[in-house]
Amino acid sequence: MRSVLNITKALADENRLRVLVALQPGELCVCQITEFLGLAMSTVSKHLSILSQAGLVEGRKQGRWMYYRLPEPGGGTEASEAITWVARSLSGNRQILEDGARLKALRRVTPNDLCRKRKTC
Amino acid sequence: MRSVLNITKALADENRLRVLVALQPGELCVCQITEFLGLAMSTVSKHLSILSQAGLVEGRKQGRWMYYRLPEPGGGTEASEAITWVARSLSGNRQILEDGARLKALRRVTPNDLCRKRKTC
DNA sequence: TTTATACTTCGCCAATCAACGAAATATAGG
DNA sequence: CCTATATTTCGTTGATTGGCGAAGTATAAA
Repeated sequence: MRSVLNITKALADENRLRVLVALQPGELCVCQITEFLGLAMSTVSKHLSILSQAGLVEGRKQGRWMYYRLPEPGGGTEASEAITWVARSLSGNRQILEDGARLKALRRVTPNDLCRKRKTC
Repeated sequence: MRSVLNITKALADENRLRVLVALQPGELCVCQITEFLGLAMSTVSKHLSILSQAGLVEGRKQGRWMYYRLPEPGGGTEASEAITWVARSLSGNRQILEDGARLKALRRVTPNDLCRKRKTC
């Protein structure tokens, strides 16, 4: 029950839903996610921690940067099935479509360049 | 986004998850659910309202009693798919198994008898 | 080795939410 | 019609949660 409740609670926030959908095309680093959501980095870190505890994202460190990605799809776990449900349920949503457009631009900038230009990091 | 968030927020409470699984075998009336959860009836009513707003349950009035049930399965809606996920994810859970045993006894008592014996109603 | 950097954790605050009892409501039963 | 009843709504309270800036941490870079 604990793990299912961790998942459902993790999904009960709009920003965290947006992150999950944003990670569909591939991993992002914390500074990109921070830029994407427009929140304080400490807040983003907390959100990612909640998602990670629920098994909805996985993190890896590369150099100075921390990347997060979705778990292996088709894993048959509750978490991966929940993510599939989220992605399908929000596929036509307007906010998510706008997010997608902005993300394309964001993915073209390296974390290094992003951090140089911004006080994000 | 609003409707998906309504669903995920509705699922982010243990008692509401238990109600959804309890309704799998068939509808229950408010007083049965109240007895089942062991909460105040006003609290149960509020929980059911949240579930109803999210499209996760449907209500019907019969005489003095208000019954709630799950929406038609296989409807392909986000709500019905979410319920499927919940039921599958919690199918082996201990609390839910214990719930199931208690529910069998509870379903054998009519709402009328339940209300007579108890201050539930 | 020291300094810089990306990220995490902590502490605080305001908003939201689950629980309860009381009041209100709709309607069944006498 | 009046009374009883099952349920819903309201108001209050304590707990939880999302947001922020500051402090702490791990480690890359100089």
